[in-house]
Amino acid sequence: MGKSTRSHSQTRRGAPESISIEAVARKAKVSTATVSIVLNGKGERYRISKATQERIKDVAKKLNYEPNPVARSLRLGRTQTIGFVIADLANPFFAELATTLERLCHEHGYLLQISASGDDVAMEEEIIRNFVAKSVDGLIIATSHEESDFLSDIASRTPTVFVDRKIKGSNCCWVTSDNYESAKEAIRRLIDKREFREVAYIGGAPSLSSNIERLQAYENVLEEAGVPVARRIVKEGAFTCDAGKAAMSDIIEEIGRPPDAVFTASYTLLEGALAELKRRYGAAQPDIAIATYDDHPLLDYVAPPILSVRQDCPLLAESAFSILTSMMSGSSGLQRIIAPARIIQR
Amino acid sequence: MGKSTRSHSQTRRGAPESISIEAVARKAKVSTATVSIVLNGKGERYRISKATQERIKDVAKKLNYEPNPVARSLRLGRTQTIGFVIADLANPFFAELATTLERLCHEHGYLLQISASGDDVAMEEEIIRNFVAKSVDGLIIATSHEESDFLSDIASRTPTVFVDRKIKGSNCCWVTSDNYESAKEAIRRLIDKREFREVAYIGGAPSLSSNIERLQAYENVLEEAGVPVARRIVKEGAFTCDAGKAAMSDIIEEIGRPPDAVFTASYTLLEGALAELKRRYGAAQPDIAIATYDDHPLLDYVAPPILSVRQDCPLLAESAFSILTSMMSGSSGLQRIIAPARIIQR
DNA sequence: TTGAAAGCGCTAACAT
DNA sequence: ATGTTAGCGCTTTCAA
Repeated sequence: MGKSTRSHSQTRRGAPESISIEAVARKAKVSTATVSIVLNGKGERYRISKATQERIKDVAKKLNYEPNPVARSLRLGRTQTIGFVIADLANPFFAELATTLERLCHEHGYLLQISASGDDVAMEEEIIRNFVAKSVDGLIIATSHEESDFLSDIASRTPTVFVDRKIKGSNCCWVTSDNYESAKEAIRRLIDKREFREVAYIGGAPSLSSNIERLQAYENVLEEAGVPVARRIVKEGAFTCDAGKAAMSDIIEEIGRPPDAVFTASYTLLEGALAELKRRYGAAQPDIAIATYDDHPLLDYVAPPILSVRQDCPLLAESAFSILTSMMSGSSGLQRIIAPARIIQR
Repeated sequence: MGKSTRSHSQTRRGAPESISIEAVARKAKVSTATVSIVLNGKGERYRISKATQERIKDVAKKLNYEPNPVARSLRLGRTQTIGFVIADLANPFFAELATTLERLCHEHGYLLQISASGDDVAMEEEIIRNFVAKSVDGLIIATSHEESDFLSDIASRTPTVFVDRKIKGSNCCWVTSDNYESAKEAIRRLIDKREFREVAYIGGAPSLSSNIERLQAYENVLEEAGVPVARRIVKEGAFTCDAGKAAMSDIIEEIGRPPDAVFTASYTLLEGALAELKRRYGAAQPDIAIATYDDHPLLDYVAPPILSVRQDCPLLAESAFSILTSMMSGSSGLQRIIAPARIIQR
């Protein structure tokens, strides 16, 4: 039936020499259906003869045949891909999550597709929309997004796990560190170091659960210790380096000198705060006691010593992945995990 | 012709309520062809009447129609996606490249798909194969892969730009920092600090151009300065943290004490070297002069001061992207760019 | 100015 | 035990 007409579609580029299932079928003298069945390991179920199976596999190998994933996705409506949305690739916390997730995905035959929103809410929506349009099989979202109907909606139609933040008042699955307890312990140890005139707080986006819980820890610890919380040295903004700079700057302006002690609610904020101190005081770094959420290998060598909270990224990632896996295979229970974090005393 | 038969394909999952072009066509009372033409902005070219165009656009908007990218890819043989292959997400150098690349891709209507090989050659091949199978429109490869026919082959059939390393003896496009000159300058400044008994070198995979050039710089500077190069304190291995630890350990064993001065050929190696020093000497860090390829924000606060080479990631990324863009639009000229890097004196 | 239909490569229901 | 065929959603040629 003259399947060779090239009158249509000659405009497409495609891979130059990619062999299709049809080429295999022709060479093995069977139909494409049989090839598909055999190559997908369903040969037994369909009782394809051993001989035929061998022949097909041989031909496929000889031709170096690889099924076209795009066609497969279109037909199947799934892609063996998991989308991972983060705020910022340069944030080592996210990078570490991504590293573990990628390993897990690979082990389970998935591809991890990472996209960073650059902390831009609209961009983030676009990324997620794109992921969904491309039929990712699941979503892991670690984001600085505000509470949103959009996200709840997505989560209700595509298996989704949130990491690092909780969505208020919805029935989404999430995995986070034990922000409140770990921050509390860190701040407790910070103020135990010596007597401070004040302890400043530099936080991220006010509406994010991670910030809320870390701030709550800060307020409660100070209260317990009988230290007054001065709102003017409590700064929130965004979980970015720039916001950290601005916050530190504000605090210094506010009290007319560097604070005695400060807690930064993320690594990025710490980086910003330090940069601002350096900008203002250069080499003559003031004597500030610092504690921060998130850890970094180089903190072991930084002066002054910076106490930190090390989140258990492998555990967070594994939990998220395992929840997602169960959702993708149909479970609809509400799964939430709170992972402990470790204080690195310095 | 009873298009509504659902006898076949009822097994697929797909998105629950995704509207297809056909729904739009039906509602707008035109054919799918017309919808496609109009929505792709070819209405004028095909002289579709203004009225029809409006009607179609209205319906599409009302139905919230989004063309299915998978179907589109299958038909067109392209995906508006660029694959970015790196060794390690946790390496800030790659993360920074990725950040800029993602911005550029977004601005040009592409999606960046990042995948990390974890420094595993086989894994990397698999990733690239996967990318190609999925019809990425272009590849940017920043990898610790050895010279390989596989890569040359890929590069000859898919627009590909290598970053951070050159492929020996092939006609591939690449973008790298000026490894030789910048490393030379850094090492020069390192040995100018004071008189050293020895200056050790901790490098990455011996066959990678980045390592070769940085090592060459080391040898030449020492020679120029009349300092003998002792092979036993020149360690190569891999661009990883673990390799850095091992190398530092070897050097210490070799000379029976920590070296006076050391140059690490990447941030990851520095991290490893520092960790090993810490493991062995704890808080009583020996007085070592250190310089490293790659910079990090926290290095500003690390003691002892660590001189570094800051690669121009935005420039590298932009160059790679621009070369790739030109290749994707048909250019086949051999484009190569060497970007200057900056020394951060500390 | 628009529509019909082929076909991208694959899978699965159904027929044989 | 294997083949035929519809159809995933889209674009484009050709016809009208």
